[in-house]
Amino acid sequence: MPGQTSDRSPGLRSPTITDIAKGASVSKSTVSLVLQGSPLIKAETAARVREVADALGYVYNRSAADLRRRASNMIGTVINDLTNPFFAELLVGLERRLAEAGYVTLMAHTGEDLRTQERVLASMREYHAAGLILCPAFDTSPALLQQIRAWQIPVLIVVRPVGDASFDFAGSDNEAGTFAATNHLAELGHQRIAFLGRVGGGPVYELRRRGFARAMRDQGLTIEDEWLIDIPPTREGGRAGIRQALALRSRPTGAICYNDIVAFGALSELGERGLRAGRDFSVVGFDGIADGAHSNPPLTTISVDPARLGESAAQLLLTRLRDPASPPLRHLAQPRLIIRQSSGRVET
Amino acid sequence: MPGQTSDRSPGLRSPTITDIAKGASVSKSTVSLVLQGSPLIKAETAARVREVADALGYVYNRSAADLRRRASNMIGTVINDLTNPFFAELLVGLERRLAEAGYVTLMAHTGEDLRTQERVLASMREYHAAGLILCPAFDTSPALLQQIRAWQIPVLIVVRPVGDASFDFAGSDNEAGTFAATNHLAELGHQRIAFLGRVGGGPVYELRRRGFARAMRDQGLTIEDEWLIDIPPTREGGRAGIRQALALRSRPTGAICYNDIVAFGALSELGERGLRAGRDFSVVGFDGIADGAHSNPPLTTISVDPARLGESAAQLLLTRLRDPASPPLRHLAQPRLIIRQSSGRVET
DNA sequence: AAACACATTTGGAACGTTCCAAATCGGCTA
DNA sequence: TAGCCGATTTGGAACGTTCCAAATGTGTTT
Repeated sequence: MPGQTSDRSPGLRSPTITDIAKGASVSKSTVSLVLQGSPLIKAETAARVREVADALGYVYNRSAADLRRRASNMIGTVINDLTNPFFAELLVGLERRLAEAGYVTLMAHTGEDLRTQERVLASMREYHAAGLILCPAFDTSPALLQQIRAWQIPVLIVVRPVGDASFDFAGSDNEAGTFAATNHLAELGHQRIAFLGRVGGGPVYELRRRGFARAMRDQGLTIEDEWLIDIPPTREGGRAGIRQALALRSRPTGAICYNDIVAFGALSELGERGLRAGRDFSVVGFDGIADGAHSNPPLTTISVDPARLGESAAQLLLTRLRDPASPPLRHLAQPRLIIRQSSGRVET
Repeated sequence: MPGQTSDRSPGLRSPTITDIAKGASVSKSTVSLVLQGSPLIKAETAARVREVADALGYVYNRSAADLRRRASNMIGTVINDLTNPFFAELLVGLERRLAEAGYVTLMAHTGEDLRTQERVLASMREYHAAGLILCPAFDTSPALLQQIRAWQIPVLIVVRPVGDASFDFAGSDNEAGTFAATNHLAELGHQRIAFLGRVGGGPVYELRRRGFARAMRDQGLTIEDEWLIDIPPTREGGRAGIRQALALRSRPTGAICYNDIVAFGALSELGERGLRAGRDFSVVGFDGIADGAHSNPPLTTISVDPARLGESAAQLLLTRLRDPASPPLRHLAQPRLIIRQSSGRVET
């Protein structure tokens, strides 16, 4: 077989810097410096070393390096729910930025399970992760974060605030988001607007509900209790929410949804009842996931641009790694109203 | 602060097995064995060692262990497109099964970029990944796989076959899938059926198209060339596909879509034109992603149950790790037709 | 009492890096 | 010539595990 550089026979020990050192007649210290791109080594020597390394088919051994350096280039990333495209897109952004910066992503999925979350965090600690990015599972206790803090490993909380403000955090301005969404519907003439989400569903729910309430008040509209519809934040929840909304005595003409997947459920249920969102009933989502541009009908939503939020979040952690002692960092993405066809002027 | 087991002052070296050994007055070999759960050590001794370990706040150091063992518990997982929920759900299944088996997932996203793919694979090699799971980027060359094989790291190809049959592979029976989908439409009375996908879009496209063609033939139906509609396998592609389909002289009454997101695009476009999928035009997807149950209308699709496929795939790699020399493993998930509202009897 | 089997424990040499302190090498200056 | 300086290079002790070979302890059998 021609053209093969280095097919060493299978059982053989793979080459180490010591082998390179021998081959290039330098010390292993020199080789190490070359591999780290140190300017101390003469260019000529460096070139020779690199040549030998290539010829031997050398592979850098990070376990060894990490052991000695007492550090790694791995970032542990814990995601609560990858089946929600919002988090999938967020993860894409996170990973992209981390990779650019030379870090590698140790990913774990909790499926909102607290036990699993504890387990994977502990595991990432064993692997000596340089930092952690945590999209906390629902109901994560602040105590867990205190514990992680004791680990002395930088952690960034994403999306769902947990614990006090002493942790680095990246998320979006939830209240401003639903505030804008509600104003949008009000401006289209809607006066009876429902809010679909899990009542008591944590701080994110609370903020989004508050933005809704504030906008209603500002618009001089009242909120009937029954418009705060209590459903799980899922597609099924969205369907149930619409069913409930349409059955109300004081029937709303539109709904702000806790997030996009709830909104998708809502669109589905409306369709099933022969109603067209945007004409017969208005629906606004929250998140700005890609599917929203091509749902039926395309979804009016509050976009936080999840991939970009992921990148910003990763950047925040990178900054923290560079300066472990600086005061808590915080990034609140300003969400943007994207008007599509699922919202429309109310029929008069 | 009461209740804190071990808040050693920040600068201090974290404890090692040697420290535990001292504390429990045994040798570090003993400690090592205890931590590995070896049955060689007397239960009583083991308990004492574990106690001391806890008291010291000991954390297992995997870099050190991996260095010595010349192996790791990390599985490198490379995903081409996480923004497609199919792959996100697949990843969930993969990670779940790997975690159960005590492995940790080193995740990288390529966004279908070949350069990125090469880079992340090389990086995973440096990290001494015990195995690799690859959802290859579009147009991945078999040469890359040969190269990985030379690395002596077990690799499992997922979803898109690349290279010869000598690699472990997990995917689904694409031809059987579209065969069933097409029969379904035919049984509903459809005679003119379009196929929406990227012509020349690799082996998966080829197989799905073939299943479609075979079913049409079996049903005694002919396929007009113009029904093979060439679009990118995206939501936008699905919209474009429907636009093209509806403009044809010999206008189809239904379409088999390359995958679910194409189908979603199709639903969106139909809606925008005031057509109701399932009544005015039938749409069938492929993949069985969760959204399909709550799209508007809910999507008839060929489900491969992506999360389960992920679990099976991970299991395949685990089997391979246990027996590196066994002949190539292969898993073809049998897809299942799920009939929902997006397909219906053709209007006569 | 010696010899043996078995259960338990241990010393210490790896694993492949990094990085400090020190050595070496060429000029150059005094 | 001796001394010095900056640029390069090097020896070797870590880093925290694992695991082999050997040692020790405890009965049991001869």
